[in-house]
Amino acid sequence: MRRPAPDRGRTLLGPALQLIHTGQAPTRSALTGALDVTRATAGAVTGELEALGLITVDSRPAGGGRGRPSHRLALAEDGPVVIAAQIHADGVSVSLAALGGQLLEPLHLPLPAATDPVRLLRAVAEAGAGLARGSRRRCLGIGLALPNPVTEPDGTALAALHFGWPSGTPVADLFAEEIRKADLGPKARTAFPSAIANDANLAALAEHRHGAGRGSRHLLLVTSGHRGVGGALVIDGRLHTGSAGLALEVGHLTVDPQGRPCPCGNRGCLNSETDPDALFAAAALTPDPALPLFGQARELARATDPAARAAVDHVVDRLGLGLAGLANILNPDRIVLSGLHLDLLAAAPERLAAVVAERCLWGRSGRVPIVPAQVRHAGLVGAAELAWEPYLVDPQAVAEV
Amino acid sequence: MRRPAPDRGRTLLGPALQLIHTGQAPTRSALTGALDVTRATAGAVTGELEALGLITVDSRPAGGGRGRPSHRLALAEDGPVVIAAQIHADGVSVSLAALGGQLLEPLHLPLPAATDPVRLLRAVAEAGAGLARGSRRRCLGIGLALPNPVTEPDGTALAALHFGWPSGTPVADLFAEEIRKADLGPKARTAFPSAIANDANLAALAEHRHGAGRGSRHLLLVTSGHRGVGGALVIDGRLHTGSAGLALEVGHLTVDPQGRPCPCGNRGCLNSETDPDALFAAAALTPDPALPLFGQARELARATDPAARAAVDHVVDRLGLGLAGLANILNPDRIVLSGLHLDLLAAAPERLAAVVAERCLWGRSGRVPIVPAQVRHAGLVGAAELAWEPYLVDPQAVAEV
DNA sequence: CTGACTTTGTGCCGCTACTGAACAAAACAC
DNA sequence: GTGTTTTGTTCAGTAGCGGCACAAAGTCAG
Repeated sequence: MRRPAPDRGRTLLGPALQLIHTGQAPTRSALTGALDVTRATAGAVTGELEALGLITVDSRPAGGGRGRPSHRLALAEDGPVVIAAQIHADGVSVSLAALGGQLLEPLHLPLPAATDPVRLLRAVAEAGAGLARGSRRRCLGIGLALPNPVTEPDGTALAALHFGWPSGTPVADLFAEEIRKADLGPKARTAFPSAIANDANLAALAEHRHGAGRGSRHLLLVTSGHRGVGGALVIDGRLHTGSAGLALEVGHLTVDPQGRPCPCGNRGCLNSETDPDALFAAAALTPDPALPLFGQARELARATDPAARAAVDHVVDRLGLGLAGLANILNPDRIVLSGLHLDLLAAAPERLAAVVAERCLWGRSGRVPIVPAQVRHAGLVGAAELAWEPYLVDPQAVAEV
Repeated sequence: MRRPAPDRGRTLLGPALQLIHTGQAPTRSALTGALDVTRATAGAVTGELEALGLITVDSRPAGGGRGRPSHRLALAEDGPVVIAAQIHADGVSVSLAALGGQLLEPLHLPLPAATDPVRLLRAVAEAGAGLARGSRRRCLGIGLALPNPVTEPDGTALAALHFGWPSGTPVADLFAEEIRKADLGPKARTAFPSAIANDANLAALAEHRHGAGRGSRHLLLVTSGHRGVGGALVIDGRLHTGSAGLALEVGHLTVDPQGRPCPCGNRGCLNSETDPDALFAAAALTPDPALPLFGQARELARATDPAARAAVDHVVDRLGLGLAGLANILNPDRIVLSGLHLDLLAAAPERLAAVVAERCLWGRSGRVPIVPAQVRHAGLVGAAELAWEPYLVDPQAVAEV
């Protein structure tokens, strides 16, 4: 009994909703087992979630084994939604999102002409508000994924490379203010909560709940995109972002003492050795400056000609050293690769696994499976998770206002 | 209500005992505030802990401010004890330990002639049992610190360099068996629990609860000793040992691309750049093979002649690079240095801080204080914490059998 | 010294979220 | 049809905590 406090409600409500949300409890009896409670409790909990309009209990047979079939638990088709948003180098993505990790209607907008913090955040808020007004479902909050580190708990953004935002911009506060001013329609909560976080962290959360990280207890995600290499760690279902939100800045791990110079001052950082530029450099090619670099690099990683394969092998070896270094420090039980690293994994899975295994201390005990990311629009899905978070902790919050 | 389960007892009992144990709740009213409960609850909890014989409530005035003075909470003078033990390169240490992090009578024994797992563990078990028999206080368990990585949750030891134990030796099981066979005297529990863990991890736990890590939420400990460089991480008061207990193997982080070769195959690993040998190499000296290397290195770190200072600076620079790399990945709010690294910190604190700050990404937001370890016999104190752990989670367990 | 004030400890009641047992319901096996 | 197995529900019972009222033990002002 961890401070139940009369205003808190049933403690099992949150864990139960999370299990249904992540598809781990498709039936009432599965929920009973997963929560390790009596059937009576599971019944009370599902009844309450149904009363909150979050789930539906289907009494039709679920088929299968002996005994009375268990009722299927489904997320309510007309339940509440949240707004998920993401700012990236190419533009802004927004979508409504229901429980279950599904994006209802992902929308991709170009960047507005002015990308100063207030105007860009206003554009995000207004795009999200438009979706909320256009839906007949109740809207409960908004989550925003940003392409830069976000400090905790104050929510300032550091080093927004693409937009020239000053380091320390109080994005959380600015965004909350723009949300407050936006017209969210009659279906929205009066005190409309907003939250921001880093996109790599949110992608890891999305993979853990709905993708390649399901069931993992120590999940490491490493991604390579426009902004360089990013990492994120999910421990026991919760993001580990360090003491100030700045953990898993893995881009400057040394992976090649004789490598290319990095702006950080060192040589051979994971960033400068495994990003799109590094792949082109390894292939002795120059990308077409008229086309997006990232897409060209992904194509190059998938190419089958010997020169491309050799370049992939070269970069994969360095990626492997970086992953082994991280595995020795963090000892994850799974590594999920995303972005360009996903293509590198697809192009040379055995080679990557071999390099990591060779450098992993403690041999078999330290070995870790490396798998490709599965979630489309993981940043957006993660932003939705962020917006859902308060309700996954305490589902009774959906009934307030 | 997180599964109170009638057999579990009061949920606040554990947190309350832990606060008293770590000195964070010297009075009843401090406990009320720290637990964020009503006075009535705090009263019931302290009453129950007193009934269990773990604490005493002193009704004498505590002096100070206005109002009725609060009762002082003290750990019972005749309360139960645990056995703490540690195996290191030089021998075996054992002690009885009460709550509060105090070792009652630390005893250091030389290594027995035969250091195969069973015989060494038997020697530890018998030394501990002797202390238990010699005390009039009830003995509740034993914790053992080992100088090698320990896998979780099965408790096997990997790569016991000094003793040639085969990797994968099931130390937890073997030790439990030796404890079962030892004569613990009439005061011991019938089912006498034993636990093992890695010494660096236990030292970090000790520093967090009773030393330089108090109050830290993300504590990184880095130590350099006979066995090379070790690390440990304590997050929110709990050890983070990764998915298999092998996290924080930080010895092979690259800190000098042009550095000395390391047995791992790379050059310039944190291990080979900041261990005792590295300090002597930087000073262009050779240690006296007749004397213990570690002590000579500590002396060299404290020497004031220019050659020694230059060697210290050289090694400190590399240690700083390693700490910065770890800080960028883990984002701790405090770094505690122990072993030879403590002496390096003492010799050049500003230089170390400057190197770390320079390489820490995100400038001020990422900066982290680096402090020296404070706990004497931290491995033993940590082993005591390990033995106390079940009772700090559920103090009612002391009443069972 | 006296009384007001402040803070702390305690007894009592009630609430809430669970457990456990008994029973009913819905499938399959024969 | 009758057993068997598994699931959902109903109904007490209970442990742990909050809230309140009151008593206790000190300080402070006069």
